[in-house]
Amino acid sequence: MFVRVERGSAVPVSRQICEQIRAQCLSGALPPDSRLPSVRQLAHELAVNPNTILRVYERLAAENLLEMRHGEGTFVATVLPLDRMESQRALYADELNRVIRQGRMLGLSRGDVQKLIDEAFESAETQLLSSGTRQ
Amino acid sequence: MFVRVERGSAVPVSRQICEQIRAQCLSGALPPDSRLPSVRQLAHELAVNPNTILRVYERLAAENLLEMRHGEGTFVATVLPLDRMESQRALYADELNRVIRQGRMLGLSRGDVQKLIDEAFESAETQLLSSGTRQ
Amino acid sequence: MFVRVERGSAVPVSRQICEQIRAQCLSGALPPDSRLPSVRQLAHELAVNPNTILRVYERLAAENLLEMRHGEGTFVATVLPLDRMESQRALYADELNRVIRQGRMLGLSRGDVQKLIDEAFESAETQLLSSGTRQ
Amino acid sequence: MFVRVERGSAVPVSRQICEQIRAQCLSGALPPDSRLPSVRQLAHELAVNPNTILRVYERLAAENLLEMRHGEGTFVATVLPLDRMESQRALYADELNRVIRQGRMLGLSRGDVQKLIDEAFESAETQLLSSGTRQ
DNA sequence: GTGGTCTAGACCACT
DNA sequence: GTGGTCTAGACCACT
Repeated sequence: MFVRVERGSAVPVSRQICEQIRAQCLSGALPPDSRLPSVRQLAHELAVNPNTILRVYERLAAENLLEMRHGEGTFVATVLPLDRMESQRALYADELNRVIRQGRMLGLSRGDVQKLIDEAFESAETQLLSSGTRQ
Repeated sequence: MFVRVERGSAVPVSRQICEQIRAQCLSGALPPDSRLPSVRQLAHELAVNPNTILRVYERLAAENLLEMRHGEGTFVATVLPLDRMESQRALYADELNRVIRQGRMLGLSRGDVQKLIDEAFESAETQLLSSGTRQ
Repeated sequence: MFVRVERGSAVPVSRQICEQIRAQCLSGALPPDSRLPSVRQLAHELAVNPNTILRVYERLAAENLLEMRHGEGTFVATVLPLDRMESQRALYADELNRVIRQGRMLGLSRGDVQKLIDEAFESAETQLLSSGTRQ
Repeated sequence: MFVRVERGSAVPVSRQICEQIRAQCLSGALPPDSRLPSVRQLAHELAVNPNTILRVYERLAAENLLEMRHGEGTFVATVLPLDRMESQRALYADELNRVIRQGRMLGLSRGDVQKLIDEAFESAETQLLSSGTRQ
């Protein structure tokens, strides 16, 4: 599993983690019934409090994306609500709009922003590939 | 001035507003010494609580980007900390990275994401232009 | 609202509180859109940690029984999942079975248990009535 | 010995088992010095982890209700703390109160609840009888 | 080892 | 005032 927290971000870390895991469940990057890192392990990896991870897992379990099995671990649900994908992507478009506008407001030209985007694509490929290998 | 709040976003409303005004001060979109809408007026426009706007103005005043003149209104500072621009853009690159990664995690191809970005650019042009007119 | 926690019970306090509020939402004892005590107030009343109440409210919000409005308070949802009532009552029958068996295992005759039940009915009437008045 | 675990219950499995064995020791349903099933056997019967049973036996041994004789098995203590019965019954009354209240909160009339109780009594008789035969 | 409950307390965000 | 995030840490329950 690949999760990365941006410390300075306005988005609370728990929401960052939540959204990343949710995206990976819905997109199939995390296959159904696969096991997630334990609460403590992920907390340690990301250097956050175990309670924070626990609440993320609980929230996603309440959404029927994860299943917490006492004493066993936490797993991607076997039956995923497929229609959730839609709304996720709609929200994502909003997010993109906000960020693009933000760039223009910072006085960056369309070309400047696009250049940063291209760099972001490259670094994303690298990270996601390496995590895919790691998993 | 152009400010837009995304209601569903993980980024708190006050930070959305704060970042947008900050960006416009630093980029010069809002020229030094220009007057901002009153707390009440902006609160009304954006349908948020006046206290929220007040805190935003106070925060930006503490950053020396705004000046609150009692009985007169709130103005863009005449002397702007120019080096702030740098760090803002660096943070912006992080934000872009996060969002691009998020897209890939949602299972969108690079092409899919780029298409959404192009749409976002178009809608940003429109909005910013019209607000330019309004201002 | 009437909530009572049994300290010695094997059932964790958060679950006791959760179940009582859930029952009152589903049964209509708490009418839709009515306001619940604030997290802190209920925590204080029941002498538990605010975090405990917060998690109860969050859990019930995830079940679409409650609605938490930031800065405003917590309210009974206006659209309640009516079919939930069924499963609640089924679970309740299981609970009764368990408790009745427990009584017999303690060596109490059917008459003994029934006597305790009658007393429990009386005390329940009194409590629920008085809470009704209080509300 | 008759033990039954209710899987969905808010009461933890280990406490369910513990309370049932305790009740039967105190009530005499399990006579002093009688032998309990082995840890593994009971674990298998109830489909729980052997460690769970072990902890239950250890806890009850610490209460002087059971005696674990290494290499021999686990037995009901020969000298039972008779006064324990009292407190057990007092706790039982609390439990009944909680459950009765819960029923009323679910919107069930006293008659409804009493009907469920009568059914529970009947099913308890059947189960306890058959287990008596089995023992 | 795994998750689950609970406390105490700091600090943030929204009305 | 309201809810929301996060930490640190204790102790319990299940495999």
